[in-house]
Amino acid sequence: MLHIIWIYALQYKKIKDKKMKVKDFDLSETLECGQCFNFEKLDENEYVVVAFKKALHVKQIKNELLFLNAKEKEIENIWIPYFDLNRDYGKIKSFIKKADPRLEPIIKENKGIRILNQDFAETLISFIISQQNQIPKIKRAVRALSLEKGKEIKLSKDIKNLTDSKFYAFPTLEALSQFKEEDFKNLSLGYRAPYLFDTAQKLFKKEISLNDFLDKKEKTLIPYEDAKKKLMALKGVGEKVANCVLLFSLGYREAFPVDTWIRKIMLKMYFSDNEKITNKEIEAFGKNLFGKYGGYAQQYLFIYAKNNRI
DNA sequence: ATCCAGGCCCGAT
DNA sequence: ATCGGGCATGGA
Repeated sequence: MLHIIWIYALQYKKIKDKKMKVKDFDLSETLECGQCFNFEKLDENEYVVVAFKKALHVKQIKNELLFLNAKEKEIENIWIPYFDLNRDYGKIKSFIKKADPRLEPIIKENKGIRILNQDFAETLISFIISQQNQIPKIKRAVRALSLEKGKEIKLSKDIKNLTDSKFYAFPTLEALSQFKEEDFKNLSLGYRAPYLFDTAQKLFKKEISLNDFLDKKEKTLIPYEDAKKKLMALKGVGEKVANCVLLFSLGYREAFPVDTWIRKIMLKMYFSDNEKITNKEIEAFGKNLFGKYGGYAQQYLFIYAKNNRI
């Protein structure tokens, strides 16, 4: 009982009046760094974020994060974990800088990025869509899937700059399973349609689920390599997509996804632009250099390379 | 017009 | 195990 009161007091202090002091966090940098796709920008550092069946109106003013339409319980149970706000990023950054001091200015440009903890099914589907695709188009596709078969979420109409007061949650597994291959094709998803259909069916039948990655006895995640193999058994999921799902939804922060941008900057920084180096070698190098913090390092490098068109 | 995007599959070595 | 061709679509 005492324990419960103590926990409650801690959290109450942290999120008084649905506001929260934040450090090593920037809302815009975190949302706009290519790890999530279902959100709408309203203003400078003000967004509607759709995740876990909710639409959050959220705004950051300096070091204060304002949850404008969420109940306290949702903030505690959904949004603080979602934004990864219970983690010390100071420690992470100093580890990365020690591994290679050249990362210092790179981290500085996006020092407010946090790695989100997203829904497994949504992340898996989103990153199958992401292959050989562009971020604005991925966002459109995810929004289209949600509009088609997701549950409507109403927002207050008097929110400034809101284009539509209706948002749509990402479809449930059952709703997702109703998409036919043709439906995916009609959403301009091209050759990914059969991959998406296959994975949607497997998700609905629980042939793959979050549960498969939990070691219940140990109350921990199964080993990284085993988890990756499970994901790569799915059609349309290779090394890169698997790593993104591991990193952005399952909590494997050592994952080091290698896409075209990471390839470009890693070749430049560590391989003298030798085009013969394979993505697998780059991944192994990144994992070795940055270890359990590989995913964070990768994300700073990714957005730096993309924004500066390396 | 040609190249490229948060790549992967599949058949040939 | 590794390599190269093919693949849908739309933005730059």
